[in-house]
Order: sequence, then C-alpha cells, then structure tokens
Amino acid sequence: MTSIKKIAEIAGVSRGTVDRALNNRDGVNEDVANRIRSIAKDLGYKTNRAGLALAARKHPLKIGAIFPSEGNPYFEDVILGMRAAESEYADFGVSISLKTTKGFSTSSQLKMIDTLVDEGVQAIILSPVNDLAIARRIKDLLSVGIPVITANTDLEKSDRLCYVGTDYFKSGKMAGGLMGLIAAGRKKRIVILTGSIHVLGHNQSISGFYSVIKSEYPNLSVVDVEETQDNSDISYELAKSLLTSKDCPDAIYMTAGAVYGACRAIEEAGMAGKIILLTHDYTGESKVFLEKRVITASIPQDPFQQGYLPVKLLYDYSLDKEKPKNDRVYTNSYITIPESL
Amino acid sequence: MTSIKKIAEIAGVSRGTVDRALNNRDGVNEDVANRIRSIAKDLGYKTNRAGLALAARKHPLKIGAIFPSEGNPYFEDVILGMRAAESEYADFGVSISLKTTKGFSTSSQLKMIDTLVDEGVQAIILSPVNDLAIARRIKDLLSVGIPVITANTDLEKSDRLCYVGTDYFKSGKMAGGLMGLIAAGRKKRIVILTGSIHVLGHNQSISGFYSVIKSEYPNLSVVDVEETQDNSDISYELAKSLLTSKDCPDAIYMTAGAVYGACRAIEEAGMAGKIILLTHDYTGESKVFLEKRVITASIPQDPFQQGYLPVKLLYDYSLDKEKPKNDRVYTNSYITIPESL
DNA sequence: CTGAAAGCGCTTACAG
DNA sequence: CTGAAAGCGCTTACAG
Repeated sequence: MTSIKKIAEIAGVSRGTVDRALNNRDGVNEDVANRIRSIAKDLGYKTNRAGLALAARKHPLKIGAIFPSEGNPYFEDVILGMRAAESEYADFGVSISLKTTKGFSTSSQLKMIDTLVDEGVQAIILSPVNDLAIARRIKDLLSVGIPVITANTDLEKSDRLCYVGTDYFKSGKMAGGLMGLIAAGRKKRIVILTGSIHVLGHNQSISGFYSVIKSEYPNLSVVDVEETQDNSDISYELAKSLLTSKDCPDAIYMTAGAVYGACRAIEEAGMAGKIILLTHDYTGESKVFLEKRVITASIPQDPFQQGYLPVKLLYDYSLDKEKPKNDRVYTNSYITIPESL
Repeated sequence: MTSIKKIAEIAGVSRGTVDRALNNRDGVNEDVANRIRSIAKDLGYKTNRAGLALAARKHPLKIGAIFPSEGNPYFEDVILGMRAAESEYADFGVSISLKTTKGFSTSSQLKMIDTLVDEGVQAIILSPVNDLAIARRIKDLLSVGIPVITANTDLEKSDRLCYVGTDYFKSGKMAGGLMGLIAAGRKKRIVILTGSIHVLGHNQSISGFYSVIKSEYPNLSVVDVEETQDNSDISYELAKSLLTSKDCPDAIYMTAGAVYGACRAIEEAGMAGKIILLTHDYTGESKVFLEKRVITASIPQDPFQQGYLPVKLLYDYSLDKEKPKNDRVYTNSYITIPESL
C-alpha cells in the first residue's frame, strides 16, 4: 500500500506537493509534477478513501433531491434507497435535503430547485418533468458547478451527469417474452393498458413488448392499446368493459400504474387466474394481488437502487470530477411470480 | 455529527478514555464509563467509519478463502464478487488469500485451512464439505478467534458465523411456479434431473418444487427423478434416453449442473423449444442455450453476492464483534428468460 | 512554486 | 484507572 507520504519521501518533496500533483491542482512545477506522477504510477498508488473521507469532513457534500413522491407509493422505496445511501455515506460527510412534489409540475420543480440552491446544495437528484425549461435549468446548474442526476425518468437533451433508472425497452421485451412462454403456443389476444402515450418510458415498454412478440411469438396479437393516465378509476372502467365485452381479451399487459383498478375489475368479474395479467408494478397492493394470483406475474423496476445509486454516483463525482462511465445507468428488472414473494 | 473529541470535552475526560468506555475495553472506572456512555447516547453518537478505518490500518484484516473452484465455472463469479469486495475494502486494510481445490475433499480442505492459519489469516470464507471433521475444525477456529462464514453451501452443526447463499427451497418453489405458468393448465409430465440425492441443496430445491405443484398445479406430475452427478456425459445419456423413449416427458427440471449434456441431447433430438427445460444454471454455456431457446428459463443463484457478502460481513464483524443478525443470509435468485439477457 | 503544520475521527502503546 | 501523544492517509490554509 503506497501512501502520499511514501511518494513524498521518494520524490524528496512534501506531502502537500504530492497531493497537488496527483490531483492536478495548479501551482506545481510541471517537471516536478510529472516526476511525482510517474513515481505514483510505478508504485501503483491508489488514493485511500478513508483518509480522503476524513479530510473531506471539512467541506461536507450536501445533496438536494426532488421527487414527485406525494401520494405515489412507488417512490417510497426510491426514498428508502436514497436514505440508505445517505446513512452509508454520512461518515464521508454526505447529507441529503429532500423536497417532494405532488405529481409533475414544471413550475413547482423549478421552485424546488431554487430552494435547494438557496440551501447551498452542491448536487441535485431529480425526477424531471419532460420540459425544455427544466432542461435549461439543469444546464445552468452545471455551469455553476452543481451537477444533476436524473432518476427514474430521463431528460436527454439536458446536461444531466447521467440517468439512473429502468431500461424500459428491455423490461417491455421481458414482458413480451414471458407472455410468449405463458401463452405456450396458443393464440392469445392481448390488450395493453398503458399510462400515457406522452410518457417516453411507457412507449418504450410497448416497443420492447412488440419487438419480441413480432419476432418470436406470432401467435400473440395486440388487439387494443388504452391509456389509464395512471388512474385506477379509469383502469377499473377500462378493464371492466373489456372483461364484459364479448371479445374479451386473453391477456392484459399494463406498462404503468393504476394496477389496482384493473385487479379489482378482474376480481369482480371472477376472472382471476383466467385472464393473464402482466404488470411492472410492485407496490404493496400489487404484492397482494400477485399473491392472490390476480396478477400473473410482474416485472417491477428496482426503486431502491434508483434512490441509492444517484447518491453514490454524486459522491464519487465529488471526489474525482469524472463523469460516470455510462451515460445511462440501468437498474435491473426481475420477473416476479407469487413464489418469488 | 458528534465525535469522540466532543464527548471527551463534555465529559471532561480524554479521548482515550471515551474510546475505552464506548468500546467496552476494560480498565475504565465503571461510573466514568457509564457517564460517557450516557452522554454518547444523548448526543446520538455514531462511530465514524472513516476515522475507524484509518486507525485500523495498523492492524489490517487478512481473510482466507477456500473454494472448490478448479474446473467449476460457477465459482468464477463468486471469486469475482469476492475480489470486488476486496478492492472496495482495501482502503480499510482488508486483503484476501484465496485457496482453490478441485472438487470437495475433506482432507484437502483441512490442509488448506492449516495453510491459511499459518499465513496468519484472521477469518475464513469456506464452501465446506459436508463432513463432521470440517465442522469440528470450524469450531476450533472460532475458539482461537478465527470466525468462519460458509458460502454457497452450509454446514449447520458447525459454529460458522453465518451462511451466505441461496435459499434452495425457495428457488425450487419459483421453478415450480414458473413451470405451472408455462404449462398453462395443461397436463404435463415432468422429469427431474438432480445432481445428487446426497446434496442438501439439490434436495431442498426438489422439495420446493413439489410443494408448489402439489398445492397449486395438480395438472403437473413428476414422473421420474434421476441423478446426473453434475456430469454432462451422464446428463446427456439420461436426456437422450428420455427423449427417445415413447413416454418422453413434456418438461425437464434440472436442479444442478451438467446442463450442457442435457441441452446437447435436446438439440440432437430436434426438441429445442418443444420440451420445457428449466434450470438453475447461468454459466457461459447456459446463456448460449438460453439464447437459442433450448433452455426455456433459468433461475440462477447470485454467485457474485456469494463472494461479495462474506467479505463485507467479516469486515463488519471485525469491527464490532457482533454476529450478523441473520444466521443465514440468503442471496436472491431471479427468473431469467432469453429476453433478460 | 513549495513546505511545515494543523486537522478530519479514531485507536493504542506508553507513562504515570 | 487515566491522559498526552503519535499515528493512520489525506487536504488545505498559511507563510515564504
């Protein structure tokens, strides 16, 4: 284990100078700096995180977070993950200021960003509204040294450090593959209940789903796509009318929320276990319906990691100022059946 | 953030005394110690890991590991996980000495343990042979202050700190549940190819599988159980004779290794995609067969975590000497289909 | 451009 | 039983 101290001895300079050279701080003679760097390389020097963390206590890292979590149970686990990361990194000086909103509103997100900046946060985690005004604000934040990571939802034409969240196309593909397995070669008529055709992630899931059934499962056909607006009253009515119509589908694929309404309609129609229901939901209610086999299977996102990883990435970034290797950090989605519980 | 320094000031004692009191070291006046502890409690003191880690550099933690990994690709990811943990904890003074064996042999495991003890390791990670001699050795190790964690395979009547590995019963249940979904109500005759009826994990998977199909899927019946000894020549012959017999099963469930042999037999018989094949394997070969849809789905273990977690748990134990809360730390198993790749 | 020194939070020989 | 001091590896004002 080589330390800065050892390098300083070998190079015949002070530890301060080694620190400056290795961290590319300015005010070091270029020749000296190069010599130090080459010694460090030869000795395989790696900076010790414990020492670094201790020294960093003098300028703690304050992170701001904004989630549309009010009334949205999905974000409970996101916040849990974020708090877990906060307490894991608390020893390294990390703390988090969380602001919540009810639903997505550009103006309230902009306001929350202002508040956080006033509080002096040095980085922000955000589930952004898909709005150019937000994208511009993210750019401005970066230019004053406040990096932003988008979590759960992306905003591509902004200058966010990276995106942390689901690969919606892939999880749609998984849903298609699973539907194909369960159909087992029989003809199946499928209705897709999506959240909104204006939400990118929902559309990507649908694309992934289509791509698989087209190439692998020609026995499956999508007969209808409807929007629930993530509203369980709407999904209830939609499902009810589907189930009571004479061309009742064999399967429903829900890309988004509002799962409760559809489940209730299925139960009332006595169709639990008779109609295939695939979702991406995994809130408390959904677990109950999965257990009761109203939901056949679910392929949930990983909300915990969506809260945890941004904190970790921002902390790492604060140390070395290097952008994460991946522009999009995908959290995993796993097929979940009643026996997985 | 309260530090030892602050507590020392308030209590009017030195930082050394606070350290002794808080860590229950002896040689502290009981009254003084109690006063210090109560102050710490009031202030919500939590020991700072960075400071702790730095001080701990004076007595680094050397961990020994023994895996039967030679010629067993499964353990590649276990070792990868272990090395990842090693480099993550290197800053805290953790290093690992790995010994590998070919297959399970009591005498060679005992020899490896001796070697590690000679090297001065302070903790051991082991995939134990199911043998009383090993159990006794683990007890002895603990009595001389060397804790052992069993990984991947457990040895219950030993004094291991805890077990890190798969919940085989649960992953068998998941296989049963998935089989039920794919069968979709139709009668299916299933053959189980297990590794060995002498391996606990394999039997637990079978039990889990039975428990689900009995209670949920009466349309499924297990018509035969055969042992492959994890040998692909044997599994090839077994699968071949099953596929060519006139009561060819509809599905094969493999609890263990030797997946390659069965896949080859299925391909040769032109039965890929026609016979359901469920496995728990996820080595490179298996991924190929999953992609080719020879394997219908797999529910692999999480080898990476089986290597990663024991290191983390032993490090934590070295700090506070407290046994992990759970006697068995289960790693997750996830349903994997071609679209998951 | 560089060094000496102090400090982050903890532990531990050493002295008393 | 307790304190003063040194040290783990790093950073950073301060002085020159």
